[in-house]
Amino acid sequence: MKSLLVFDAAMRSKSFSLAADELCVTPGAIGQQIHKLEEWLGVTLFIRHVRQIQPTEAALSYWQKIQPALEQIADASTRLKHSRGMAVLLSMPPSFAAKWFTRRMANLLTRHPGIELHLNASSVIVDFEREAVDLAIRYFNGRDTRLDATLMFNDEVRVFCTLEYAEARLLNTPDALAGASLLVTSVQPYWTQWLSRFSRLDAGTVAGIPRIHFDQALMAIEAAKQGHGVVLASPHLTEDEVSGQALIEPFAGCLHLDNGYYIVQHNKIALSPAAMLVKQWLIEEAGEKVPDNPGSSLHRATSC
Amino acid sequence: MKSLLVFDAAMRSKSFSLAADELCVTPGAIGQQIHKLEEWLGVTLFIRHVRQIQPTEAALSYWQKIQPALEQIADASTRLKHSRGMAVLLSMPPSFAAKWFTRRMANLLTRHPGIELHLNASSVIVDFEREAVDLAIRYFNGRDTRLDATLMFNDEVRVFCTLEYAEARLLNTPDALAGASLLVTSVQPYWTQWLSRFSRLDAGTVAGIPRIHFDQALMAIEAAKQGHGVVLASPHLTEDEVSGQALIEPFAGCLHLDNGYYIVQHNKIALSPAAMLVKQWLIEEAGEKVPDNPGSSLHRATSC
DNA sequence: AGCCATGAAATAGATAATCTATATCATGAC
DNA sequence: GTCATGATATAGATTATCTATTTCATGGCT
Repeated sequence: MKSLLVFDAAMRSKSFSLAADELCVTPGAIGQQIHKLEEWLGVTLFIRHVRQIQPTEAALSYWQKIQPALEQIADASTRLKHSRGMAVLLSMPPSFAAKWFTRRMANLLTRHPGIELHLNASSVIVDFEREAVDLAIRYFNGRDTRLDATLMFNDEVRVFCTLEYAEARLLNTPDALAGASLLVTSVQPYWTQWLSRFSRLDAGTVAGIPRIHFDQALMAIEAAKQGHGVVLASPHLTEDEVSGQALIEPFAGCLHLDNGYYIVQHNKIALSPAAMLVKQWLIEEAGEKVPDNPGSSLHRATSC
Repeated sequence: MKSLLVFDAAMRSKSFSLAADELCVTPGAIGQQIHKLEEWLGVTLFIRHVRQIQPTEAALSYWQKIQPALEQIADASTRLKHSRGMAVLLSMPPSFAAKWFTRRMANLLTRHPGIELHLNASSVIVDFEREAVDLAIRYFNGRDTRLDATLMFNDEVRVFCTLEYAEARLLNTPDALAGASLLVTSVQPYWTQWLSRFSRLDAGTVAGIPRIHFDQALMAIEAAKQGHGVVLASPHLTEDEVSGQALIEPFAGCLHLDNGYYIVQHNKIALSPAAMLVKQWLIEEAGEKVPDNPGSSLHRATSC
């Protein structure tokens, strides 16, 4: 097989010496490799003149067949080596992508300009053995034996609504939620627990509060912005809204959850260097503290 | 490059042990080669489970690209090895092919049944460096520095015509040829020399004898059979006609020539084993004595 | 005519690649 | 509990590949 590369070089350069230069070996090595290939094939490939070689008809026709194949192999290898080197495939839930990642992505690309990021926003759990995904951000309890899971942050949920909605519904205490609409997401269906913890409402009253259900946090947050109710959501997903005062936290109660956002990868597939950079960056960005909302005019109970 | 063959086998069999069996090495060798390829590419190709391997997405896509290329190389190599092994390309002048070789060809194929003979009947001188020809029979003086030339037989020319023609023209002595038509071939244009040697005709009379010219001996011989004249031809080309009494030799005079029929090959391209067999057979067949014609009723002068 | 550079072949020996042998591990079948 | 299986890791043996050197024939230059 090595002799095929030698043969290719010799055909292209029409000289054992030039082929030797190209392959960084001595002309003697080239001569020996060609001789070995001729013996293996049982065919003379080059007519040797003094200081000169000339390919035979057999060599020309053989080369026509194998040269594209060798080029295909070299090309496929190069592409795999290189594209793999800088491409990173990152999967994450759509809400997390839209609300947390997108606002930080420019920072990632500034800090690591050569990285070719492929982003997959999907709620479907990644199967690393079937999909060409390097890393994923997954919202779960961190326990899966097939994966290496690195915690970005534990989750917690807080209450958000517009200032107008809070004023109109007189949301001065959690008990006032009895007269509000509750916006619920599939991912964080914890209103009952929150009210049980932070209000004095009995279970019957809690069960009677109207609810609107959403399968994506993103949409529930949008509904809250439209004044349709109060949403129980992760503060990581409402940063933009809170800092722009589109949403406020009417109460200070935050409910800590068992789940969290984890960076996950297959525990038996090595990360490429570029993927390692992205992972490190994610860890660093996750370590930034979620800020309290300094602009809120409503009183709140003791913080978490 | 070796590791690509190993990779191919591992992908096809989905097992290092089975790949080892296929390639006649130990599973350890397979494991090392795959590990080496993974390091070279910078990509994990197989997920190792206990007693099991599983190709990654990268491996599948890489294999899709290189596997046809490896197959193309193997196929081209196998074809070159095998077809070359039993195929023999033999070139010879058309007249020689039709008149000497064809009647012996069955014997060649009987003695060497596996040989795949490719016959090229052409008057054009073979250029071994441009054409995929193994051997050629060439009519020349045997001297060409680029070729190995092996003499089959020296040439000589004799006079042939039909019995009817000889009787009608009263061809009892060579002098009687003054009243005949001479059939001349490009290859053996020696009537003047023959008559000068074997007749008492003066040069003026010789020049006045009508001639018909042919560019192929084959056609001159056919014309003689049709009673159009007497042909000066190689006895090697008239064996069928003489033995079947379609032509007779009216005189015994044979003119030895410098040229001969030679088996030629390129002096720097090795013959395949099959080509060597054909060459040997040609030499043996050429060594068979050309028989005198026992059926001729005409007296002849002293033999050659 | 003589000398030198060039590009090939041949060969001995050095170096690198590849393989085997062995030990170890985890799993599944019996 | 034992054994077979199929993988990994590693040391050392074997083979492939390469370098260094010598030789050869040719062509250019002086």
